[in-house]
Amino acid sequence: MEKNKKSLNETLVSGRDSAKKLQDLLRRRVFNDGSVSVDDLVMEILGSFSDGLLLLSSCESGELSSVPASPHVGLTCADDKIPAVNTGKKPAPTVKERRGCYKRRRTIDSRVKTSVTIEDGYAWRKYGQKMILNSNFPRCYFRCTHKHDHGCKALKQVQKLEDESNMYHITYFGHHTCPTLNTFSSSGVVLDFNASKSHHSFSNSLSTITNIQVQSSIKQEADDSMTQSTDVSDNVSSGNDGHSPPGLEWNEMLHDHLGPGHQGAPFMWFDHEDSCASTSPHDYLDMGFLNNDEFSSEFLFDEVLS
DNA sequence: TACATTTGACCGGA
DNA sequence: TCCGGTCAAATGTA
Repeated sequence: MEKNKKSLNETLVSGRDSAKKLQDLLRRRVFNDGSVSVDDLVMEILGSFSDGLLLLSSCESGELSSVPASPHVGLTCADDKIPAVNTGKKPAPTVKERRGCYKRRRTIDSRVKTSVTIEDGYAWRKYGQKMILNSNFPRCYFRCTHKHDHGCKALKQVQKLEDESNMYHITYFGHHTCPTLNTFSSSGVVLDFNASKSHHSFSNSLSTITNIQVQSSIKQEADDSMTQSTDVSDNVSSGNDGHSPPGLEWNEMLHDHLGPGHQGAPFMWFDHEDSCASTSPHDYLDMGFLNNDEFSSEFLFDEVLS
C-alpha cells in the first residue's frame, strides 16, 4: 500500500517536473537549442498523468486499501505490484494455482514504431510469446529488465510485419523509470518468428545499422530517464557507452552499411493516439514509401526530432 | 549458480 | 466463448 502511494507520488512529481520544463521551454522558445522537444515533454506529462490515474483507479477499486490476507501477496498485477482482486467467481485458489490479474492493455499511452530491429538501447526481458489471430508471426512480450530492482514499468510488444521487409512493429507501454539508459549490448536479441527450433538472429552488420535507426527513439526515451544528451551524434557515442565503436558518425555508418546511394532508414515513431486522430492508419503500416531512395535520412530525423 | 528464454496454462475483457 | 496478455515451471546459457 505504502509502495503504491509512493509510486503515485513519484509519478505526479515527475509530471509536475515535466510540466515545469515545458513551461520553461515555451517561455524561451526562441532560444530552444533542441535538447528537449515540446513533444517529448508532452509525452512525459501525459505518461505521468496516465500512470497516476491508473494508480488512482486502482486505489478507488479497493486494491490499494484492501490488501488480501491470503498468502497470495507475492503474486502481482501485470503493471504494478497491486495484489489481484478476488472476483469471487471461483473459490480462492492456492498460491500455486492463482495468478495475477490480466487486464487487457489499453492502447492509450502507447507508442508505436516500426523498425528493422527490436533493439532500442534498453534492456528487455522476454516474458511471453503468443500467436496472434490473422498473423503469421507471433507477438513477443517484453518487460524492462529493471522491473524488480527499479520498479520500471516499461513494457513493449514486438511483432514482425506481415510483409517481407523484415521489419518489426513495436509497441511500447509505460515509461522507463529505471535511472540508467542501457547501452547497446553486444548480445543480439533473438526473436523466433519461425518454427520454434529455428532462431532468427541479427547479423553484426544489421545490428549496427539498427543502432543508427533507433537513435531517435532512444533520444525520446532517454528523456524519460533524465538523459540530457543533446544532439544526434552525441547520442551515437554516449549511447554506445563503449559497446560499439565510438565516434561513428551517422553519415559514415549509413554509408558503410547501406552504400552511398542509400539514404533512407525505415523508421517511424509517434504516439498511437496521434496516428488514429490526425493521420491515416497506414502512416506506419504502409512503409513502402520508405524504400524510395529519395527518402532522405535527414527528413526522417527532422521529422522525428522536430 | 544466476539469469534469460521458452512455452503451456491461466485470467479476464470484449 | 474467443483471444490477447501474463504467469511461472521447465529449460537453456554463460
